[in-house]
Formats: sequence, structure tokens, C-alpha cells
Amino acid sequence: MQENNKEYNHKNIEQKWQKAWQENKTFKTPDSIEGKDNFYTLVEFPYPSGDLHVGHWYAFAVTDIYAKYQRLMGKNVLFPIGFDAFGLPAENAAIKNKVNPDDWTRQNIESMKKQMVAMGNSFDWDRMIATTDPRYYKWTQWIFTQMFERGLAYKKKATVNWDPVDKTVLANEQVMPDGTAERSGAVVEKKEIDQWFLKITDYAERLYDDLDELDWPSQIKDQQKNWIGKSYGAELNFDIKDSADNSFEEKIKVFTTRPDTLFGATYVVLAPENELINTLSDKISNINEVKKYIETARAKTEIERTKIEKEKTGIKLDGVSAINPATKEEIPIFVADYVLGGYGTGSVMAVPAHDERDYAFAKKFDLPIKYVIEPITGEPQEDEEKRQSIVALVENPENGEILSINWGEKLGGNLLIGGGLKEGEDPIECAKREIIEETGYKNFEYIGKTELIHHHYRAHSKNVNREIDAIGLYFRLTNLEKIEQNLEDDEKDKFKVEFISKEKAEKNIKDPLHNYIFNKFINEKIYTDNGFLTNSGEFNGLTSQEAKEKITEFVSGEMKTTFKLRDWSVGRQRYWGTPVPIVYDPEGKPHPIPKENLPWTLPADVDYTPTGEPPLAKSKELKERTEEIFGKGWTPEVETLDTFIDSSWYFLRYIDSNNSDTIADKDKLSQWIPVDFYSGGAEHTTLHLLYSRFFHKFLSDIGIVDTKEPYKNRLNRGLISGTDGNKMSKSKGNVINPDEIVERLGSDTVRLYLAFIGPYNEPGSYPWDPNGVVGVRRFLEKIWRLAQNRVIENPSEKSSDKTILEINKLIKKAHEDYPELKFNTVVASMMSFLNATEKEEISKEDFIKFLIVLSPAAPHISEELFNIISNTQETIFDQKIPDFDEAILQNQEKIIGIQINGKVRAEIAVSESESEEILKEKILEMPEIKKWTEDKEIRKFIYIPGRIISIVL
RNA sequence: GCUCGGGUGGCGGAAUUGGUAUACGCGCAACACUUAAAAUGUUGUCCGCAAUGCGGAUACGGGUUCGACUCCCGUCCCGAGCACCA
Repeated sequence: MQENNKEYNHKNIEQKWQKAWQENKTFKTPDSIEGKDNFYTLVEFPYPSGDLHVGHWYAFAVTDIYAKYQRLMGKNVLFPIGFDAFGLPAENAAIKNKVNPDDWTRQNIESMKKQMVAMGNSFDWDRMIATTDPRYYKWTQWIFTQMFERGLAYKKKATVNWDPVDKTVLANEQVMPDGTAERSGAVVEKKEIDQWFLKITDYAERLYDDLDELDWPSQIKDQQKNWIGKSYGAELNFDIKDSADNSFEEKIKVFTTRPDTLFGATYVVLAPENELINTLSDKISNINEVKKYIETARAKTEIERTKIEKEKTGIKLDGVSAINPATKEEIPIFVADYVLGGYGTGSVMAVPAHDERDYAFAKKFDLPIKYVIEPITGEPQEDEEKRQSIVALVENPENGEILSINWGEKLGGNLLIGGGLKEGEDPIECAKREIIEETGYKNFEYIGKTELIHHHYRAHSKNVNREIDAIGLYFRLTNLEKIEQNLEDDEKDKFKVEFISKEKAEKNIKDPLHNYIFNKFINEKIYTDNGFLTNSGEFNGLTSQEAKEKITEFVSGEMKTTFKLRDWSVGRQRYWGTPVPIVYDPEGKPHPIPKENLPWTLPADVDYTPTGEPPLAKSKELKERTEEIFGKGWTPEVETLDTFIDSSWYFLRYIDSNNSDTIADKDKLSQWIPVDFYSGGAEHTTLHLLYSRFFHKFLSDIGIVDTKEPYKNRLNRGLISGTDGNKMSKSKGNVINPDEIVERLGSDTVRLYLAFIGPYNEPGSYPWDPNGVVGVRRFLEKIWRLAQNRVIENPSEKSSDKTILEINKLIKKAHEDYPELKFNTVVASMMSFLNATEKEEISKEDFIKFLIVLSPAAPHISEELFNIISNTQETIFDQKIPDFDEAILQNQEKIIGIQINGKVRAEIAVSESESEEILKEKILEMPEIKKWTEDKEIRKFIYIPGRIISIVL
């Protein structure tokens, strides 16, 4: 017997306790426990693919460490699990293997459940759910009908993304940027069909604004904000006229974030989808060509349409024109596919002088470009002195090089030629004078100039802030003749006149004003930032910010907020999903299925083979059922719901997973919701996470839940990659099979290794290291040996001082890092503890403290040793994580470094109580310090207790 | 292009948030045990050199400070997400 115990037999231990925990219902979570706070730990539930991989271990077993830690902190922890079981793989497997998707799913759930038990998690299996269970999807359907009744679920004809391989409609989110389907990889086609949508756009503002109150990692919030894409601007109306000068009632409504540039709008562009084109078709003389353009634009795939390098295309609407409401000028109307139908109003006012896209289009179609914004460079400062000046760019015609004055590193490096404008002087004359004075070159021709530029800078030599109104001028030398310069000697050394290549100029001219002028002339860069208004009538001289609302008001426009987020298309033309709970009356009007007829079950008499027609349309049973319940002539909806709907509310169902009257009991919900901690994959940031926030807000609006947000905290976890650092994939042959490692080294080893591999709260990518796992296993064996030889067989009465210190250090670290999800450093500290105390005396009590700290990460071995060593029959998970004694940590002598002039030269053991005076004397006597301080004056002696001593000579 | 991360040994990563940079683990090397190997244990392991010492190193260049991986300015590189969003 004793012999057997000496060896760490993970298999026996792990199986024993997994069984015991299940039988004793150790992790069954009551709705509440007197005197304990509820704590809801949630992890994204898996799709039952039938095979558990390392990613699942990283998701579930490591999140379990956190759940167990919270339990040891005295919380009533709920850590539920279920299966997101609808979806294409089951259906495809069914078709391929001629099995029923339901059977396939059930089998997979069973086998995955077994694999998951091997993790030793604190899952409460009694609450398990599967979205394919009619008792679950009854409520998915009920929520849908509630949305329908409030106008949030609606059907409309829409151009949708069609996956020709999976033969289904895809949400925008499921289409990759290159225009292929996320799942099947097929090139997505455009198809026009009647489609179910959820009006998530009604919630856009709240989904955006409420993020501010959430205590989530800011990158997740930023990414959602980015996705929702809120922008504040103005809606402005442009009148329409035909060639006979008739006005129309219809107006072109545009959305713009830059109403301050309205005076510069020299044409208007409609999206190909814009309805107005049809309305005006009588008046458009080239309507046939326009229609042809629209056709080609529509046929374009996502890839072509979103390519940025793409040439701008478009067509002018002949016979009609728009009136700029500010200038009252008549301007042309175009149709172009660079304007999107689904965003804003589907039409834009084009300001080519101050918008890159409009500029590219205007260049191509030779449209007028009108400057209305004077640029600002540099940052405005206090007490600015005003000046007027010019900046001249002079080009050498022989090689295209730029004439530059190099002031040296300290004074700003390369600049163009600049100078102050004298009273009443013409800028061109001024520039000519400056060029000759500063460079000596005298023969050049004038090419062009910029608008006025407002430049803010600090003139360091004069020690003043300046704002200069500058004009950039462009000259080309006609020859290289120079005049003799009579500069004073000291002036000569100050700068160097040189020709530099354009590439070098672009890099070396760093001054914002000179850089702007260079880019303006050489790279045709346009100014798109805010500035001062010009050429804008009574608004001249205002800043962009000031002018935005004033101009909007002037033309009777309206300030408005627009979002990028679009309505969520949720209908799927496949079998294995929640049936849309809608029936149509004989007139074809949709009606929600009443609660008493839910669940509206998925018919079984269906051939799954995809044909493009929804499989449910082939079900006789469904048809008959509909007529039987609703009457003759009534027909069922035959689409199923996007699986993202199933997962948008599942976390509520865990609270009361067997309730047949409602989603979950209201009192229970308020005890558990919001979720305290939600762990999941980064890929769900803009999909699942946003959708479920939307659902939760809706359920809050109809009184089901009473918080406006579902998740208090969110963690996006990292990924485990193959040993080669690449993503694990069968084709790369780098897949790690967790079952095999669990068999060989044990569940605790895998858990501890995954905890140790890197910080859990940073979504990095950590390669699996087979040797690393073995190293962790060695650590567990060491614990086992120590327990057997020193705690069980030859127990010590008392711990040594060293052990007491180390256990307190460890407990402190555990309290700091477990809640921060820095499991890697907790494990490292446990290893350090063992290294430091291996040869020290350790008492049972202190060893149990160590086991409790270890138990979240390695539950089986901890439970086993606790069971042997402690005198109780309780589980280790009903213990409390011990407290540490700050006094013990404080009283300890600490070895700290002694710096001399910032360099560490020696170290010394110091205890807290020692006074600075005595310490100083002691230190200055130390030979390794004396060596440095001899014959030198000590200017400063800095002592930061517990940290450092710093001597300045 | 926009938004957000990040850059520390041969590798995964630590660093009390401005205080002895490289904890812990892997790898590597030497030694011990062994007929041998594996396992295990011990010791060493940032780089350079004239090597118990000195100098240099946290992507690069500056700055602030007694003191900078940490803060500030600039540059380069890598990763994630979005992308003709008006």
C-alpha cells in the first residue's frame, strides 16, 4: 500500500475525485446561500463538434481556475455549461452520413460531456442546456415573437449575401473582407430575396453609449464602438431642377460630418441604390445609360466594390441638376458606386477640395474644385504674436531636386525658403526677394501658390509663440546662375543651401508648415482637417467647429447622428436551426405564433439536401400542423433563425433552465444577472457580444431582466497555437490532442500548464511546448513526494521561519494575481515556494494552506492530499483561501541595492526599523562603497525603505 | 488609410507600477547516480573583455529624473480589428 502511494498516480486520483464530485454534487450551485454573495462566471458555450481540442481546455479549464478561486473566496459561484448545437456542421454531417442531425448532435454532446468531465471543472451539470432542445428554443421563438410584435423583427426585400456552396444567406459579419464566406470560403454572391431582419439599429445609440459605463477592457469597447460607427453630422437638403428650370418637390438629402464645407460642394453624388433615380427617371435624359451603370455596379462582388485602389467610376445625370443651398449655384448630380446605399442617406455632397474621394472623382470627371477651408498647421498656443510670411518651394528643372536650407539638427533641419512679408508687399515679390537673398539663385519662374495657411509655432530663438499667416509659392529655376552673396560670416555658418531629392525632402522637412506646402505642391495632397472658413460668404473667418452648426441652421438642415451598424439579417434557408415562429394568413400577412403553440417544433419529415429552397418548405407535417392550428389557407414560415440568435440569451436560461412558464424566474434572474465575469474568444467581440447586448436591452425593455447590460466584466482570452507557433490545423499536422496528454500526464498537469503558459488576461497566442508540460508535471511530482515524505510520514510540528515567510509571500501573491487572471505568476510563485522550502520544516497547517492556493489550478491532487492530511471529510473547495500576515512580510530583513550615481555597486540587508542615519554610516564604511566615494563629495543620500539606496557624488 | 495592442535572453514570459532588469519554466552545458540510456539530482547559463573586476544591453534616437523596461517627444518593426462610412 505504502509503496503505491509514493508514486504520483494521476489516473487513480483524478478518476476518483471526478466521480466523487459528481456523486456528492460538490459543484451544484443553489440559487442562493445564506451569507454568501452570488458570483456568476460564464464561459462561451461550445458547438458540439464531437471532439474536444486544446482550445476548449484553455477556455473551460482555465476559466474554471477563476471560478474555483472565487468559491474559495467565499462566494456562491455559478459556473454553468451548455451547447450551442444548431448550425451547419450537424446538417452537413447528416447529409453526408445519412443520419439525423438531432441524433448526431446528441451523440456529440454526450461524448463531449465525458471529455469535459475529465477537466475536473466546477461545472454545475444539472443546469446544462442545448439550444436544439425544444424546451430551450421555445423561448428563443418567444423572444422573436415579442420583437415582431414591437416592429423589431420585420421582413423586407433585400439584396443579401448568398453563399453558393452552403446555399444560405449570410450576415454581413459572416462575409470576409475579401468577399468570401467565413465558413465555406466560397465567393459570396448577391441575391435579392425577402429577408427577415432584426432592427438592431434602433438600439445603436444605446449599444454605443452604454459602453462607457462598462468596466470592460478598453480595446473590446473600442472595437465595438468602431463597429457601431457613430458619427455626428448634418442632414442637408439640395433642391433639384430640370433643364427647363422646373423645381421638384423631391430634394436630395445628404448626410455630412462637414457642413462647414458646404460652400465648397461643387456636385452631388447618389448611390446606385438611391430611390430618387427612379423617381426622377422621366427627367433624366440619359436614363438608359444610367440604368446600365447601376446594373454593373450591382453585379459587382464585394471584392471589386471595396477595393480602395480602384478607379472611381460614375455617371452624370443629364437633364437634372442640384442647387447648393448655401451658394444657390446649380451643380451637377452623379451616380457613383463609391457612395454606399446602406449608409447615411445614400447620397453625399461632394467637396473635392477637402475630401480625398471627392477629389479623386473630380479629377477624373474634370469637375470644379473650390477651396473653402484655410489649413491650420501646428498647435495654437497662448499669447501668440501675429506675422505674415511666405514659404517658397524652388525646383531644379534638371533633376527635379528641391532647393532647401539646412539649419542643422538643432534648428529644425531642412526647410524650404521662408521669410516675412513686408508692409504692403506682394507675396510673389517677397518670395523672389527671399530666394535671391538667401540662396543667390536669381533666375526662376512662378508656377503657383497655395491658399492662406495658419501656422502656429514657437520661435525658440526669440522665445515667443507665433501665429503666422503664410502663403506657399512654387517656383522653378530657369538656370543655375547665382549672384554673389554678401552674408556676414556668422550668418554664413548658420545654414547651408543645398538641393535635395524629393524623397529626401519628404522625409527631412519636418516642420509642419513647410511639410504641408511641400506635399501640397509635389504630392497634390489636399487638406481634409478642420480650419478657418474662406470663400464662404458671411461665414468667412469662423473655425470649422464654429461653422458646422451655423451653416446647417443657415440652410435649414438638421444636426443628426448616423451609424455604420446595419440591421441584422437573421433568416437562414437551411434546416438545422430554430424555426422562425411565424405563420401567414391566406392573404399572406405574417402573424406571430402565440405562446401556447410554442415551441414551434422543427419538423422531422424533411430531406436536408440543400437546393436553395428552404428544406422546411418540403415538410408535409409542418403544412398540416399550420392549417390544423390556424385554419385553412394558412401557411408556415419555412426559414430558420441564425444561430447567433440562439446564443444571444443563453446565459439567462442557465439561471432557471427547466422553467416551462418563462425564460427564467424573475427573482432568480435578479439574483444572478448581470454576469460577473464572461470569458470568451476575441472573434466574438463584434458579433455575439454585440448581439447579446442588444437582446438583453430588449428583454430589459419588456421587463424580463432589470439591468441594461448583461455582462459586468469581459475577458477576451488568447489562443494556443501548435508547437511551431502556427495555428493548430490538421493540414499543418501540428494539432495537440489533449486526451492523449491527459491520459499520460494527467488533467492537473494540463490545467497547470495552460495556466502557466502566459497571462490569461491578454489575448496573445501561446505556442504549445511539449517540454513545458513535462516541466509542470515534475512540479506536481515534487509536491507529491514532499507530501508523502515530509508531511504524511515524518510530519514536522512547526514550520521553520523561512517556511512561514514563504507561505505568507505566496498567499499574498495569490490574492493579488488570481483575481487579475495572472495565473502564470501564481503558478510561478508556487514553484518558487516549493524551491525555497524543499529542505525546510513545514507543518501540516502550512502545507494545507499551500494546497488551498494550488487547488483552483490543480484540483485533483489538492483534493487528494487535503483528504489524506486534513482531519475533515469536507472538500477542499469548501475551505477559504487563507489570509497572509503582513507583519511577517514587513519585519523581514530585505536585501536592497545601493546605487552610486545611478549604478548598483553593492547590496545590503536592511530591516524596516533601522534608521537612515545609522544606515548611512554603515554604508559609507563598506569597502565596496568606499572605493567609489573616496575623495568625492556626497551630494545626496536617498533612502527609500524596502526599495533602494541611492548616493549621488 | 483609420482604431487598438505590442516589441525584454536561444524560447514562453517576470519585474511590487519610477527603485537590485531577466523571477518561474523550457532549452542548453558540466557533474553525480548508472554497464549504458532514460528518469532523477547538483551546479552553471543576457552579451563583451585583459574575467572575484569593469563595461554594455529591455526595437532605435532624444528628453525628464538621484534613478527609466516603466513617464514624455520622434522613428522603425510586428500583431488584431475596421475599411470608398461622406
